[in-house]
Amino acid sequence: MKAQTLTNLNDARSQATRSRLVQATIDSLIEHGYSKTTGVEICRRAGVTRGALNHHFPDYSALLIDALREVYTTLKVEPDASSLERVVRSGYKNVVQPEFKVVIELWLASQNDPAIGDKLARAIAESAYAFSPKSFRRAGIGEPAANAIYYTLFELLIAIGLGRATSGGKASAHEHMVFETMLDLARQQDSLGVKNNE
Amino acid sequence: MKAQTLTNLNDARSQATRSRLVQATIDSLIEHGYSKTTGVEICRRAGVTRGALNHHFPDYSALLIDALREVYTTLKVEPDASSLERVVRSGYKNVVQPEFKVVIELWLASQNDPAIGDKLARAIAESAYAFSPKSFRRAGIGEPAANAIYYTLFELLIAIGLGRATSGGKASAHEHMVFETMLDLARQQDSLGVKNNE
DNA sequence: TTGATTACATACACCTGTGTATGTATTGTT
DNA sequence: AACAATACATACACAGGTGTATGTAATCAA
Repeated sequence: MKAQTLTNLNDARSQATRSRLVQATIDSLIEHGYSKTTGVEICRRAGVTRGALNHHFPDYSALLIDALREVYTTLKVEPDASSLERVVRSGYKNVVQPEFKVVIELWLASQNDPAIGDKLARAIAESAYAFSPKSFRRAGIGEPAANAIYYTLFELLIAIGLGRATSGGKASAHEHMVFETMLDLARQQDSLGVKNNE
Repeated sequence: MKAQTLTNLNDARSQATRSRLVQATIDSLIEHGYSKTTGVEICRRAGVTRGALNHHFPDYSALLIDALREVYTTLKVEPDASSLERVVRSGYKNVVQPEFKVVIELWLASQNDPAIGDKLARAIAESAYAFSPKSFRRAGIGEPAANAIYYTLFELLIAIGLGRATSGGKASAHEHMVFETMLDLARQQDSLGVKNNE
């Protein structure tokens, strides 16, 4: 049984520090990438000492997992997935955020760094489920032909995100053309889905 | 005036060492990523000392540029770009090579590491010209509508390459579906192009 | 109020990578 | 043959990051 204090000051302070460490990790990954996101750098940004980092995250991979989860929470898919076009528009808004770079950096880091690989890979796999076509039944996704279009659009979103991440967050010269093409494909599939339901 | 020796032994040896350093860099980037691709690691793989590395590449960024150029040479676009479908098939063969991971790692590194950023960015921009739609006039690429499809397919190739790089070089469960969709789109555009030429 | 726990900060030893200076053997020049 | 240049290897000093042990102030339970 846990006694409840009125203020619970320590707990609030602890959560705040923890949160700042996670946010500092995200910011560092966005600005400097994985290789320069060190414990020292994270603590400098968070305004705490390495003792605090070690207290909250004795395992370095746990911090990265928390950072990834936090980013996945920020980049949430539109709950209204009533059409593929909506899904595309919502996904686009997500991948053009600077935070999406964290996802890419950690995808690669998980592959490159065996120390964090396994644990991080599991977190990635879990979160990826949110993007499974099963989440988009309402948009007509489910049967093979629609799945193919869905995954294709999904890959395009990732490519746009990578393009942003490798260009300082700025859109490439042709990003807009690609996005319009994606919308065309989505609307095409949407109208097919409607037809099938008639 | 430069005297020509019969054997030119030193020159051959020098080229061989230089080549091994570049190849070691590529291999390390594929296996361990940018953050763990250190001078020490590269020399260990190449079987030389850091003295040799420093002799050939006093500037670290020069080595990375050479590695990137070497990879771009390996991943050469099909010279026969008579149809978009051919371009897609050729591009696919390239991005599923392990070497494509080097491209991605260096794209990100160029963004993250100011020490090498500018110089590497220029090399990236130069090489990217080979993938410009201007290179594919024969496939009907040039006017706006075709360009949009072209860039979209191009982005999809990159996304597939990223998928491979973040999965240990193995294809994802849906990669094939995406590739088939790409072929469909390419053939569709190809037939339009033929129509326009009739 | 006293002891225990939490939430950090501080400090030290260690390791790895880097810059740079210098040594040296082979090759090329005259 | 003597000198110079190339192509490395060796060695040292230094910087930055990490693991870990210990110190300490605030909070909490009794």
